Amino acid sequence: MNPLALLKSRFQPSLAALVPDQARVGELLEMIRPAQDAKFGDYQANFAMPLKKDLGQPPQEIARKILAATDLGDVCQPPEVAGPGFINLRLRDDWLTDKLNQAVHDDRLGIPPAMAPRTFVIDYSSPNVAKPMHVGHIRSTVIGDALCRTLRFLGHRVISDNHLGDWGTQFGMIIYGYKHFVDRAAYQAAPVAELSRLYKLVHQLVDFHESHRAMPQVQERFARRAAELDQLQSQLRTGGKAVDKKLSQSLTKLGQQLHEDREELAALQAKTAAIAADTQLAALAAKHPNIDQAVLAETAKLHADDPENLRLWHEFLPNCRDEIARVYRRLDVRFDYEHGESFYHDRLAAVVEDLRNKGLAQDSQGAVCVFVDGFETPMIVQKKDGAFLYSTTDLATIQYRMETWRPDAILYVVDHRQSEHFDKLFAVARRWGHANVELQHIKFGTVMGSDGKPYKTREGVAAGLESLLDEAVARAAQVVAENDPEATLSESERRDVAEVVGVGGLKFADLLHNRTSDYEFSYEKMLLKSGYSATYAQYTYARCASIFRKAGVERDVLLASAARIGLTHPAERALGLQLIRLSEALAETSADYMPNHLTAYLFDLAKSYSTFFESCPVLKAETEDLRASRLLLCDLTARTIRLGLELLGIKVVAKM
RNA sequence: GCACCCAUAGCUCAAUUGGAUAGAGCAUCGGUCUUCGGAACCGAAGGUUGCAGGUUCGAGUCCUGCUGGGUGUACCA
Repeated sequence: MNPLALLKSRFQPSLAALVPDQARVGELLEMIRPAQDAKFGDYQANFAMPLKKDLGQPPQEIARKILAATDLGDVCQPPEVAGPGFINLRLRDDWLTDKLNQAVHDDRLGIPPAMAPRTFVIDYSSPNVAKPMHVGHIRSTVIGDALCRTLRFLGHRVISDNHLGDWGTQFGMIIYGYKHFVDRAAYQAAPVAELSRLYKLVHQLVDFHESHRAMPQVQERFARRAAELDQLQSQLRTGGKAVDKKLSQSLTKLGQQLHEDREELAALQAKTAAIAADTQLAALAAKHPNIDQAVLAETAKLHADDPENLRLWHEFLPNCRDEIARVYRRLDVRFDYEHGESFYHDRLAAVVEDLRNKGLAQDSQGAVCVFVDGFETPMIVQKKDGAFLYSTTDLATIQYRMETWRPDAILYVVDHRQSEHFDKLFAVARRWGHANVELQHIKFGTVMGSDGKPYKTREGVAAGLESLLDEAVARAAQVVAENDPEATLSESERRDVAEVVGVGGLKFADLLHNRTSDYEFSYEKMLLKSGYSATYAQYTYARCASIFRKAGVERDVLLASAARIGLTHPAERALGLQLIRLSEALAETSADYMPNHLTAYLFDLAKSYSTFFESCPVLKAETEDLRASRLLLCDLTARTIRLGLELLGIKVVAKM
């Protein structure tokens, strides 16, 4: 039951009768919302104030008039008009009790499946299969998975599709590495490890030469800017006191740029020096001076169906996929499809051809481009050397998805830096004929370190996803051990708990932030025992489970009995209200594709339970009825938390 | 240069998309308890929402300007 939706439906006819412009009714109904403060009741309706102009009456009077025409008696206590015209609504306890008793006897906890199910394709995670997954893949994977689970639970048809990077330059690197550096014995014994070593080795060598080549340019730029700065400073001296604002601005800017150049130079030097210091690597680098071009050539041969490279690609790919599959298993993330870039390879030429035929694409500076109003640069769909780009693949992907699944919406869970690409992609796709589909870029911010820069390891590389998981679980294991000095849990139970708490903590810490913001990565915060964390919610679940163990009551027996939830204490009512609001949290989460609404809900629920737990004895309740009622509240709380966490991809344990 | 995003308590973040006195967590300080799981609970303190204007019944949210940060920007993904 969604109380908010019910209230809206009750106000709908009375508002429609009063407001001349029917188009505004929906927007006015949106102004009914949960009360900002509990002292204003449970819900508040704010539509009377904006109607002042339309109706030429005082808002308080409008509010009273609407209330008189609205049938609320069975749901709410008599409403109050307050302040400038707010309508304060408080649910009747008997109504609330009724809904709670329905929910506790329902497997779906009172949430009906969507009346108008939609078909969603959700594109998320999408790593390069040749590289180990790193911290940058957390958000896409975790947010995408949570959205899939939530929309699916709400009754929608959801197709999850992992758009793997399995056709790019990374494979050129592996192929080149295999042809020149493979250790056959190592490859036989452990292909994934050997391929990974080859990828890293080739990447290092390419990097070395590129850095080496870039250095003079950076040095030159540095010198130019230094000279410019000199000139400006002398201008400043001769110009006397009249310091132009523009001049001083460009001074500071130049100073910053010089600083950046210096840092970049230092980084390049460090990189090349590290390789030069390693005699083996230095020898290899000297032996392969044009490795970067050679890698591109191998990639091009692969795309041109060169039999040898294609054979190697077919041989390597399953190994690479096994590697990332391991991470997904640990994260408990599954995909319906994993159609990588290679899947669309043979559709690309036809896409460009079709764009041309429809007059959307044209030649420009040797490339094939689609120019779109409102964008400074065109979308390039074919390079002048004939190669296709990821724009081309993305268009082919939209076409394929539309043909195959006819979705109502396609969601791309991709970081915000690609906003412009998606704006352009969607604009082209619509003109291309895919106008009747909701195309959404579900953008998210960057995971930062405590230095305010993108999160890196101590060595300065993007932190590997598996090592992050290992660290989170290791820290969780330490907490588990500290909290179980009497060793009531077995070794294997402890390991399981640590995994659930560690991985859950990592996911929850990501999901609790508004996805559009950057956030600071912190093991301490993600494993907080109290506070806004997965652990706190999981602990609440374990406490509920513990009460049932101690009571010796089977949940099924209790539910089959005549026991009913009743609300006698303010803490019970607060908990009951929170329980009934699950549907609102799910509606918010799915409306704007923001899982942080659900994490906030679960935290509030856990908090309400703790307060209830503190002030309302369950097993020692004064009467049998009260005891049964409170046990039912515990059960509903436990199941609500379990469901909510499950929709976020997070597990619970009965003992921790 | 142009475009987009951000700036909220000491720190990390919210704010139901324009609603009442801007909320949480952490840290700090104080309190509760012969523990139905203390991985707990209750309370206090903490704010000119970067600055200056504007729009209206009402602005953290919308508009203009400024300051300070970030990101993207014709053939990488």
